[in-house]
Amino acid sequence: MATMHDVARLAHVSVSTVSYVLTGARPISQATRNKVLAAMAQLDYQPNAMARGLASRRSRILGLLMPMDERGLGATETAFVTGAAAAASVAGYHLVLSPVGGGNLDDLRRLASQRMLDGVVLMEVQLADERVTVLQEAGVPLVLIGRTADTSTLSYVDIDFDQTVRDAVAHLVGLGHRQIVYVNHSAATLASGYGPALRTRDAFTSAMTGHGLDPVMIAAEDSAAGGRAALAAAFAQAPELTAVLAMNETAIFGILGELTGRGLSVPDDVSVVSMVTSPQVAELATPALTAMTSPGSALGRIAIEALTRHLDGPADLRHQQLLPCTLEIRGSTAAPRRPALATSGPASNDGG
Amino acid sequence: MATMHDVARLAHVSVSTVSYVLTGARPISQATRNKVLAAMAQLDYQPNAMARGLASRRSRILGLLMPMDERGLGATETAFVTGAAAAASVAGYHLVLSPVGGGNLDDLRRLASQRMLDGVVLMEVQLADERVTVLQEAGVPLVLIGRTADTSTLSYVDIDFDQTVRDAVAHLVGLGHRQIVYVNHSAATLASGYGPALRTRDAFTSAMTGHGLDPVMIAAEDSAAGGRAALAAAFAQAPELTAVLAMNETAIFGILGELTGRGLSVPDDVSVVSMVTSPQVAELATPALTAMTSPGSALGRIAIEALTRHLDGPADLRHQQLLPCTLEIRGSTAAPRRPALATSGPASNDGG
DNA sequence: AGACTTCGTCGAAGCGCTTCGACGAAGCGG
DNA sequence: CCGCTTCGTCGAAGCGCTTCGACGAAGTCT
Repeated sequence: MATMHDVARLAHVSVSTVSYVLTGARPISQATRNKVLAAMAQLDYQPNAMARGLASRRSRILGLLMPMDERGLGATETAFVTGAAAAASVAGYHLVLSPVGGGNLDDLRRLASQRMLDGVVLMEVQLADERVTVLQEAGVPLVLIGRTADTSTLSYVDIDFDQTVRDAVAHLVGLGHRQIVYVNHSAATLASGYGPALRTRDAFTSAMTGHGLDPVMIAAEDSAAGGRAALAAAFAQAPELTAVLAMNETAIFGILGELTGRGLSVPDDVSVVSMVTSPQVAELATPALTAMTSPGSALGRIAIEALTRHLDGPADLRHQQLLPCTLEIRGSTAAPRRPALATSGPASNDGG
Repeated sequence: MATMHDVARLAHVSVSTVSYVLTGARPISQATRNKVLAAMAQLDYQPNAMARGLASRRSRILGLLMPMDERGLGATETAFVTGAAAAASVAGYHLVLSPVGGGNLDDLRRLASQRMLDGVVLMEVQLADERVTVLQEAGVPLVLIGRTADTSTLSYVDIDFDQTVRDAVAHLVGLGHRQIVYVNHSAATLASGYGPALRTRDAFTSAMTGHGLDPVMIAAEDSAAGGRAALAAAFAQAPELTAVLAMNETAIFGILGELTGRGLSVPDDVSVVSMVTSPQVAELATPALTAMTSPGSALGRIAIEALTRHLDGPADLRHQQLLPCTLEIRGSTAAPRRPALATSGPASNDGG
């Protein structure tokens, strides 16, 4: 491994001159610069990241703290990551993901205090999130994906759930649906303070009320079985439902299965809209799901841009931004067979 | 931020003594150790990772190079990551994931040459993989997940595709199936030298031949539509098929949809086995899929253990190991309705 | 009891870089 | 044409740690 010293010797300049060529911190004549560059090329020189970091007190590494659970990562998350990585690269930073699990706050504290990361993007933020406290105490610049309950002091980027739900409901209402059931995440998730679940719940209530309709929400476990149970519960509470809005990528397959099991066809008998869903998952279903596609890549890019602006710029303003999901109409929504009419029982159709 | 120097002063010892307490590189008396530990606690001291790394020439950071494409990560991959992270933590290393995309070999070279990573686990290895060359040239200790064509010099951990396919075929044959079709990844993927696709193809041929059966393989695009097309092709090539073996998590939902569309029920008319599939995905389908579950977590753990052993130990032997997937029987396989009998046309059943 | 080894600690020399102050050489306004 | 700023470069002082050699004090062996 060639060092800067080797380059300097070969180019007949001082070490500091080589450094200035690399960082551009001071002007260097074109002639000298060329000599240095030639020497670097000849020696196949690569600066040592840790030496740079130690001397400059900045690692130029950004961390993306991403809890990895057994559910895997959807296309939304990977789009987020690639968007973030691209933005980091543009700003001259490396992006690394750290699979910090739920429990180990100490690990997190250590990671944050070791000054290895110039800044951090925290994913899957809960309304009350201890990790935020830990990171703030460690003094690490921070951008949240999602929001804590108190949004006053922190930078965040989040999905505009209010707008997203409103758009989804508007689509369904526009098709003529009146009885729309919202299948949310589980009651436990709701109770744990998971922002998206809470915010969509409130947004759904307000959107439906705004249309003069009755908001029925069902909490579903994140599993196919949970989806089936949720659909049963939905029919129990709203026998005349013609549309299901769901934000639960796992349960939705159970919902679909149960619908088929009851002899109901999608979208003729029941329309289904899946929220915060990637095109890839939407296409897995038959028919492909009309969905609110999350702005994964943009979310990642904007989060990193906010972070690097904070790190490089002088003004360290907080950045707070909401991005709505976009409606993508596929095969799972249509006008209801019986628009706004009262019918008899839940499941007794001529099938499809 | 307190430094080691501050700790030394407060504890009335030299800086090197503090270092020895931290690293255990030399014996320190219990009394002195306690003084130092107390000082550290009082100052809330955290060692600076980059300074340690520079002085010791080891970052104690391991990189997991994981291509992130638009398909997202399945539960298999996340299990792999958590298994790897846990093993790294046990060995005293941090694990970070780097979302190195496909194209940027230069990025990879830079990352590897900057000495920021003590070692690297490379995922999604192709039979001919330039990234392996780049990493080897950079002199970074390396463990592959998957194998290159020439396995002689490198360490790797991989799924035992041969065994896995053999077990899957044995399960089906044991149930009485004779006409089994294997739905693989796409022809393009095959052509690109994707190891799992190639190895399962060969393993399927040999397993079927071993049972005296005719191996029919179909290449399917990684999409629901691809799955539907593949099933159509399968029926064209083997009208009497009673079982489908698939290694394509995306296409399998299309296969299932198409089966239903043809009025064929799973598992009564056709049995389906999904290979290298996580329980979570298997449960998404109705009925839940009998699957060969990949040993994700074990794969991750073993890869990291091999890497850290290489880094810490004196002998740097290469480690090569194969792990089979385990059969998990769920609802998508059963004895064929018409065991080994010739029937008329493809799709004309009394439904399910 | 003398010759060795081991224990516990210290001081100093780096690791490979950035950055500060300094300084000669230009460039420039008056 | 003199003082002043800017340009281009150098040398040196760290950044916060690890690690090596040294050395007195104890213990071990014969």
